[in-house]
Amino acid sequence: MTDTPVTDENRYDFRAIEDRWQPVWRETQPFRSSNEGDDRPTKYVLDMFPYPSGDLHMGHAEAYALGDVIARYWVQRGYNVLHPIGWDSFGLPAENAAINRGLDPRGWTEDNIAQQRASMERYACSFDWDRVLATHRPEYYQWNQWLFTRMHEKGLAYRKHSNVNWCPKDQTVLANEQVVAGLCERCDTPVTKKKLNQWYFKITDYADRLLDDLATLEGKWPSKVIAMQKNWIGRSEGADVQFRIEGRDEPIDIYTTRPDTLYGATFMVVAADSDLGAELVEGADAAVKEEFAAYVESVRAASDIDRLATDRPKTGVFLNRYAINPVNGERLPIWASDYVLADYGHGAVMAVPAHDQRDLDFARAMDLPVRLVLDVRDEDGNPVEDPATSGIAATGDGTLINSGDLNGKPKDQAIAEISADLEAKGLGAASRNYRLRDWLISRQRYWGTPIPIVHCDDCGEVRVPDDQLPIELPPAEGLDLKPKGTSPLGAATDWVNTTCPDCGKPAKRDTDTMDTFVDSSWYYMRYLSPNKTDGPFDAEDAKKWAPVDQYVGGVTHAILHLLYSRFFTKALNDMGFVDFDEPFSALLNQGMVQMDGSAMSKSRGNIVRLSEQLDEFGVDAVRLTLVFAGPPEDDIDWADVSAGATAKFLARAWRLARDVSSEPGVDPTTGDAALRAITHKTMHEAAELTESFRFNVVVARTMELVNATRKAIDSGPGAADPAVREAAEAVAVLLSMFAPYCAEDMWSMLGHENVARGGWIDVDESLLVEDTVTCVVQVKGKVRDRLEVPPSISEDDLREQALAAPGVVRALEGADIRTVIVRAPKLVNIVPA
RNA sequence: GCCCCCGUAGCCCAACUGGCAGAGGCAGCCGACUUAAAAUCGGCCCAGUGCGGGUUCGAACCCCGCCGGGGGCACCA
Repeated sequence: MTDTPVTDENRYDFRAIEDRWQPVWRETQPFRSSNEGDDRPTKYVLDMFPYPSGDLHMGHAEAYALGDVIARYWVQRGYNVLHPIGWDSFGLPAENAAINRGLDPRGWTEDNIAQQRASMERYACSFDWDRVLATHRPEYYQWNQWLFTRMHEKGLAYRKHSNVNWCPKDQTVLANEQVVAGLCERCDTPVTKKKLNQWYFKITDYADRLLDDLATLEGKWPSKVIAMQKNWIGRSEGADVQFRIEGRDEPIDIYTTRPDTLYGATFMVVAADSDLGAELVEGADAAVKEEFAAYVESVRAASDIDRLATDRPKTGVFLNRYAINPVNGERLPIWASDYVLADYGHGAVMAVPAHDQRDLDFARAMDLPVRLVLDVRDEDGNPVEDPATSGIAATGDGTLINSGDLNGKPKDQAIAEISADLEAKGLGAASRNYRLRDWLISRQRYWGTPIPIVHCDDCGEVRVPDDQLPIELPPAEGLDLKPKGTSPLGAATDWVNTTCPDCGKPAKRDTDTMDTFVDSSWYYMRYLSPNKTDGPFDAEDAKKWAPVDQYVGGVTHAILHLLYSRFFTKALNDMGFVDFDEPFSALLNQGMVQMDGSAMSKSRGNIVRLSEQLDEFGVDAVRLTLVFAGPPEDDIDWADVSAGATAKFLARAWRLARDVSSEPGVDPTTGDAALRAITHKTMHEAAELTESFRFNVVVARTMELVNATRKAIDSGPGAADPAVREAAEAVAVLLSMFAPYCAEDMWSMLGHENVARGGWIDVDESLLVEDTVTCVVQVKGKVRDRLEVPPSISEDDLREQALAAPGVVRALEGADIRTVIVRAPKLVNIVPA
């Protein structure tokens, strides 16, 4: 105990190292990006900004470790890298904390931000701290309001009365995207419908571009995310067809993807909760009206969960009205049902029970006729059983029957002909529909960006002029923030009552606030000009940095945030504010951090606390463990990896720098050639691997280099060899991407300053060329011999040597040779006759 | 129901995208150093790539069919 006291100089002590470098970095700010007087090429690396909820957790740790590898790599490669951070700080948790604990949401939010920032600094995130933003601050949300008014001018922001998703617990509306399996995304309460006047962004105007431009992201975004966005937009190609309605002047349109089945329509169905349904029932007798009213009531009361049950029996009401089939003049009874959606297509369908499962289910429930108009065959070529008896709709391909002039024609041809025919007669037209709906952005909550609109009795909806922005949130003090279905801002009388910007008469402010996804849809642009006071961002800055070269974040935002950002960017492009129309050129999704096979959660009791891991193993070991665990997009099970083992590796690497005994600046070319070859090969490979996100492999290569260097010191050329210094410096440079504290300490021991800007070790190409390579010689695909050959060997020479190789001769046993496949210099395969 | 991704040593993962299945690590075992332990250093063990076919001189990789796991959409006409 008393002998050989260990000192900081010869033992790797991560706590001492963290304490040593944190204040230095705070001073030197090695990752401040420069806007002027810097001719390095630029890279914009962006991490999804966090919500300021308490402290950082393991998920943050992984995301920021990965973003850091990329940002630090490009700095090492000599780029001027912009790697900013901020806070997505509006939203319900702050407001709920305010309600439940009586805290001011501003104070709660700012405290959390301060805590997270301190943790990020300890975690050695390579952020540019001069560009921090937080969306709840007026300097930021002023520009939300400014952008909203631009959207409003272009007709992209509008208000409409409609059935919206309503969370009874949060007492607020939800966007479609925030309803997950019929439950509120945030609190898992079953979502109901409510008819309200709400603000929307017209994202559907961009549906085609949002879908088609995904092609430009192919290979640069995860294919999974691209697929999810395609699914979500849900474009469908079909036709609108006009049906006359008896007793109604105007015909109505229906949307169908199967105009070929027009002759098979036996009834029509309108959405029960649609305006059309209400109108059609007007002329009916009292009994029908009453039945309809009761039905609509029951539909409204049903939650989305009930509606989503796929095996739910079909229900509906006959409206006692008839439509006329345009192709054959048949009278089709009109029904109202909830299986037809009011807000898709035209809220009405022609029902072809023989060829559509939903229509068939309805027809069987209501005893309506079923008419086959397509001869559909099964695998054996036999006609399928009549859907009326089998209960299974014939949805396959076939040739037309019972369809007048179209009889005998194949499905695709029939679709084309009937579409052209309807179009010629003015009864129809090709049409597209989308699953995507307009984005509902208004919220009846306090903690968000006030909508910059004034409602005036005379002038109507009036935009607040730019010079009156921001419309700041009134103080929360004295307001009842409890959710009650209308915005708490309504109670801030002094705030609400204002004058009309147009006519000067008394008027009222809009009391809704914006969905926080508005805040995050353009924040990546604000980082470029965080202090600009006369616009959201500067055109010159945008030209210099945007769009984002590399975005890093969780797949949880695959649809919502990324779709909205893409929409905003395209709108900004159309308005001439930016010259690109995709915000994120490349995207990396990190996986989740789990524990014992499942996501960490309070209820499972399997939460791994980041702060405890950092205390026990150190920042570097935790970061390195997360990066080394596997490919970035894979989930990590913390139980499968060992931060302790990683810490040991770091100690091993650190000792290399400690042991180097040559002077800084010594000429490496005089050093051990074998070690140099390993060093340069490692640097060469590490660059390629890093750029293709295979960070775990980079770590493995670094481990190999460390092992080789150790061996060189202990049982090779020794600690004074210049190649050993070169190798140790390479290790420090590589580790600066993953384990910045350890790397900086090594760098310092090696007599240098600021490893983050230490630069990549220039790869000497001549060291990558090996003197000889091992050529595998196969006979019929089995390895029979190996040859040491020069890499430049010719095919003929190699063939000759291979055929003479003892193992080959033995295997051939004098047999004739059919072919010899030569892949110089690595492989020869001899195929006997 | 439709669409997408993934199955390689006991475990986490590599394999230049068709060319020797193993780079790195965990765990395990053995040894060196030590009075002993820790730390450190060295060594060893371990799969024929989920299963069945096919293409090919050659398949973990390409194709077809299963099995298992994960994910997205889903009454969208």
